[in-house]
Amino acid sequence: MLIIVADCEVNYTGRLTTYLPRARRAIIVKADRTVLVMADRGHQPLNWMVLDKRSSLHIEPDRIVATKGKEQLEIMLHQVLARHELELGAEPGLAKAGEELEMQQSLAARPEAILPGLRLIQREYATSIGPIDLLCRTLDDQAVVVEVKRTAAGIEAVEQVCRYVTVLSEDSRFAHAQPVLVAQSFRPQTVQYAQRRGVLCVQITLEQLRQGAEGELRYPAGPYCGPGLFELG
Amino acid sequence: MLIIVADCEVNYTGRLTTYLPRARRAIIVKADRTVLVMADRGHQPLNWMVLDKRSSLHIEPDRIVATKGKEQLEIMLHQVLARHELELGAEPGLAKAGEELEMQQSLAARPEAILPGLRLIQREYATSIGPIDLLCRTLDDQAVVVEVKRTAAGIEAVEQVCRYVTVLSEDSRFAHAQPVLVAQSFRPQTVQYAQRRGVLCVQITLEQLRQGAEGELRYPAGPYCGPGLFELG
DNA sequence: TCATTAATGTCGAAT
DNA sequence: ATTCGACGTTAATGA
Repeated sequence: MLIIVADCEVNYTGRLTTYLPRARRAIIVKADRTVLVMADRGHQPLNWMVLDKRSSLHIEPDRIVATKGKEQLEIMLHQVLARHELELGAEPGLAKAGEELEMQQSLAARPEAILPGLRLIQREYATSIGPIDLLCRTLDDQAVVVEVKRTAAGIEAVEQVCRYVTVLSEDSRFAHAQPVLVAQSFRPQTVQYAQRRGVLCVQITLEQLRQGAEGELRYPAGPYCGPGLFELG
Repeated sequence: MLIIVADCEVNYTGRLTTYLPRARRAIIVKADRTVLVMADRGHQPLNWMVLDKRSSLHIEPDRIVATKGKEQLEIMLHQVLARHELELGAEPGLAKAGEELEMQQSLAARPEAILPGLRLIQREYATSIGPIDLLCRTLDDQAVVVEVKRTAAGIEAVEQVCRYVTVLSEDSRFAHAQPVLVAQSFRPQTVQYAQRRGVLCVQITLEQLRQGAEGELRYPAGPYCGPGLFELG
């Protein structure tokens, strides 16, 4: 990893065109030739480029130029204030727990946590517009389409699960499926919109799932209102 | 900006739980107290925390702890190999060109690039659910709702433009509007779904727009099937 | 390689 | 404070 602090000017052309006027910034060139231009605030770099094998990187005393296909990042180093090169070695990698996958797997193992008597038909059931998180059936054999969101579910999630219901309606085995949205929390507008569309909202946190608790029905099921009806009140 | 290179171990708990085993990494603490833990590859930090006023940050010789609400980032510094503190000063900011705004403005100036004879009624036409990029009319006075996407348009874009048509239907002047999606490219599923919803997909690149060329109609206009209704088969 | 979806997405603007 | 949509989104996964 090469760390340069410099008074610099940056041009990027590629997916768009940007210009960064002359100022002092930190520039990082990583072992995999990733280049970052960082300001003193925020998460995101001002400019960057992640290079692959076909890309080129030239580091000169007063200039750094990275090229990747039609994209180019040019850093003009007007004055270098510091320069440190160091070896970081291997990265063991980040271990994560609590992602959507964990929720989905936990729910697949205990679908009755979503609705009493619910049983799983298939996880990641493939459709022409993408996989359904959980395809299930109720006690009385009604098909249920479950979309799982780890974080607070938004309106898009409602639309996503409705799309699946519509596509499923082509298959007589799964016609008139009930859409269900499971999330750790819901935005108010999401619940409202789900209500209009007849989408069931079930709130269950990862902790509850781990403890084996059942989800709380946030909104009672109304009739499914068809694929896309959107009436304003 | 404080840059520390250290043999470290990191724990994050909050939106999820992560653990980063002991290894050598670069740690950056910015002027706004943003903390980044960086590996020697890729664009994204391994761990990070962007703090606000209510958050706390403690920097000790062998430990950095950032707390923000229920989130906590703890960096254990087993061995500090380098430590540099420096002033970067003010950031003039990044100037950008070629974003969605440019496409929208170019299309507003030449709506006939979307469809022959199309004329603009209003750009950013306000509705209760957000502004319509371009509200237009055809030669025979049919209202047209245009949603512009700079990048490859996804299924959400289809739904977005359909929502606008539905809301517009309350206004007799713009009832039965034709939804149109303009983008530099379309994902295959998007075209398929747009077809079902009666949404016209028009592909125009920024380069074409700059050159004044007309858009290529990617998908022939079918009848708009109502807000969400679409027929299968 | 391409297409699709999740993400501690981040970020900024408008309500 | 919350919602919403854009982003050079990035990154990972499956076909």
